[in-house]
Amino acid sequence: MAKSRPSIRDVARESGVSPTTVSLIINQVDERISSATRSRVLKTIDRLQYKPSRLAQGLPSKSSKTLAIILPDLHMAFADAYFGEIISGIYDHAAEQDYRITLEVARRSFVRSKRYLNILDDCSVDGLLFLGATEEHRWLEECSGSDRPLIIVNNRFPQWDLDSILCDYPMAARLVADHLFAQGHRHIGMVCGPSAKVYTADELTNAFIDRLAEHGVAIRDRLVVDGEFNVGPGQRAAAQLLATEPNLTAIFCGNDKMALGAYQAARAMGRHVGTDLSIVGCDDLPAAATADPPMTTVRLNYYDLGVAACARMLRRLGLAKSNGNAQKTADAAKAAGPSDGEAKAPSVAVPAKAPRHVLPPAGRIPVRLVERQSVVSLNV
Amino acid sequence: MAKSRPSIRDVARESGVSPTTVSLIINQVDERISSATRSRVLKTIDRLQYKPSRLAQGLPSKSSKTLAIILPDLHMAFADAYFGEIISGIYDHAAEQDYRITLEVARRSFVRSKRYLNILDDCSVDGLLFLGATEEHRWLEECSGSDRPLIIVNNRFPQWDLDSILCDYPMAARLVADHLFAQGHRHIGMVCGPSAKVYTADELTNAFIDRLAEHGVAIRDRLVVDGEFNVGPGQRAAAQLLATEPNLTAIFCGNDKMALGAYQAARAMGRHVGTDLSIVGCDDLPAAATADPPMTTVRLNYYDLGVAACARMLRRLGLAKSNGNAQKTADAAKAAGPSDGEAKAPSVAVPAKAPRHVLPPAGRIPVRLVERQSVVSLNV
DNA sequence: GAAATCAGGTAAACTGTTTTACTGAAGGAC
DNA sequence: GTCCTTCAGTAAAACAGTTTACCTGATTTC
Repeated sequence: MAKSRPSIRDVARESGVSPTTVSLIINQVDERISSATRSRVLKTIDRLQYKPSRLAQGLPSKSSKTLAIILPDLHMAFADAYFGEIISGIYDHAAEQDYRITLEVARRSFVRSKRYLNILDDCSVDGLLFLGATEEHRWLEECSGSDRPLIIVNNRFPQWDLDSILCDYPMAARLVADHLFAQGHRHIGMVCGPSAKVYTADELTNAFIDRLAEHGVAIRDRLVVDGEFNVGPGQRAAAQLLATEPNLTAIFCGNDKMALGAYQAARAMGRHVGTDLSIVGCDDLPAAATADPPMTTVRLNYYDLGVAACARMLRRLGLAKSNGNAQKTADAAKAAGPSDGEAKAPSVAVPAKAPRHVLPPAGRIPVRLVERQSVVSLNV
Repeated sequence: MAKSRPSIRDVARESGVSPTTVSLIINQVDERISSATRSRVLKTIDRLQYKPSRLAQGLPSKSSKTLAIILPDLHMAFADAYFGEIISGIYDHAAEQDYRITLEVARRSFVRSKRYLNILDDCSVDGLLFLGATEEHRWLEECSGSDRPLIIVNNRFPQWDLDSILCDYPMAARLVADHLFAQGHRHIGMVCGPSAKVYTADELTNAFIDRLAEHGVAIRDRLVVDGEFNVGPGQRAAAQLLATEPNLTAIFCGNDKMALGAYQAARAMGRHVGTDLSIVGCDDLPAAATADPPMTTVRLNYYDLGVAACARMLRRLGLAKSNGNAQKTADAAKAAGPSDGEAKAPSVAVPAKAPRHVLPPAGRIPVRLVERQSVVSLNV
């Protein structure tokens, strides 16, 4: 008869102290515990292999220390490098702060059962991070304006009041516009993402047009064609562009997939990318580096986006909790500061005390231009 | 001052019953509750928007109703179609049984902190599903022979005593062998997965050789070359095969990626796949259908693998719990059977009563040959 | 008519933590 | 010698459910 997991009372009894004392030690609120007692208790914890129950720990605070990642119901959403990178970033940062990650898929049953509300209400989860949200996700409206812990990752909905975090698309557009202009290009087209549907796609398009205008280069309407963020449509968009405007020297594509499509279109029409036609992508997927010729593109750091999204959520949750005890926390930090040279608790996980993360101020993840060989210089 | 979430006691008070009654109704142990009382309580639950706290529910049973998916620490493990499909299957089946999924990555810190044990011990998680396990994951040895709820998905370690679930690789090999033989091929080579490292890769190779031998076709050692499960090495392996054995008419590749490499090798050597050389893959990735020519391959249903793995875990957990009350469960089912025409509980999630899933008996997920255009018929 | 059964329900104990408010003892000031 | 701090720690009440054992009144059974 294997006895079941030890409880905090077992540890207390074996150490000759009260459960309160053990709890204080575990939670590092140990200004009041003598180091003799502390080390005795820690030894017992180690000996009994005691691990505090997450369920019981969460019960008083009503917190499961878990964040949900919501993915759209695309076939094989997991099998996408874009989501993959963001998830990695979220996971890593969450793990560092002793949070766990659960997965949700925004499919019909998810919406019908209002699971996005229920998992918060039933304490399954402390916060929601929504990846790949579009305005077709009408249920977001229900969360608009409320203070539910929800963050939209890499999109924004002007019509709803929701917290979002985005890559710096305007900067991406400016980098590309400046680069193409500096290389001497004056006849430039663009294959854009789904216009009037994805906020960031429009942001990129508008910033690109505006920046070129600042350089005195005008982009007329018919030089911007929708490529729907995908290879096939991107190819058709680029083909149309090259057919109607044969004197185009460069095309900026709103993402790498469409740029790959543009490569195909160019090849089919006898143009040589990197020689007599310049193409710039946006994303820097692995495929961009292995394309022929290697693609000049903008690196959007999706891993960092995930980290930042998670950090922001954790900060929100931290603030929500410390309504009345902000002062106390400050005091505790001050008090714990000098006497900090103590041994750390061994087998019991102790989270880093304060997040201390430097967040990008306006919530924009920085981008940078990656110059490879798909852009020709027309200078001299 | 917004009052916090309602508790079971609030529901009880407002309905004029005891908390016990509410609990019995929520958990469908309601043979003893009159339908008048039941509907009154359900109405109150609806009105108060009551959702039982998962933390509190799990506390007595020490179950979080959560399964962890462990992924190997490959860069971008999430961004892989293989893992993606399995995860989808696991997620769907878990959701159906009201279980949640959390993600873990088997990186250094995961192993060093023995997180694979801790998340079980601290009740974060009820079971572990390990995807992409290799024998480099030495920590698995620690779980060997124990009755910890761990399932290895799509691999097996003869040296350790661990529960695994696998696709039917021997059958896959037989299907390909039979198909190639039936199409008249007698000079056949193979690009295999990492030999002596991945159990299933060897299983496939051996079954393929054995089956061809049954047809009287011998495959000598130098006709089997290791392609390391990847495009580049697969290409080199196929090139070597074609160079040393020019009269080969068909090559079976242990996965689709290597088959794609073989396509490239064939092209580079002036052979035409589907015309004067036959290539068969294994996986049926999306890329197989869009290859040129479309690839004949074996469909390994990774989604179903995920479903089956999850179902098996849930069954194990169910058995573990029902040590003494198997009889009771049977009685309850019998009793609830006739009186089942009642209205269902509305806002409170009620899991399907019995799994009733037909599991593949020996734990092998069925496979099937997908004939496309990369195999030539040499008959007549 | 007494005993047994049953339907419908409840009180109280239990799960394992955190947290608040208190206590006893030792040391210092007067 | 008494009073006031401070130190080190504790008792008990949350937190929100589940579960076991019991109760009451009505119907059956003999």
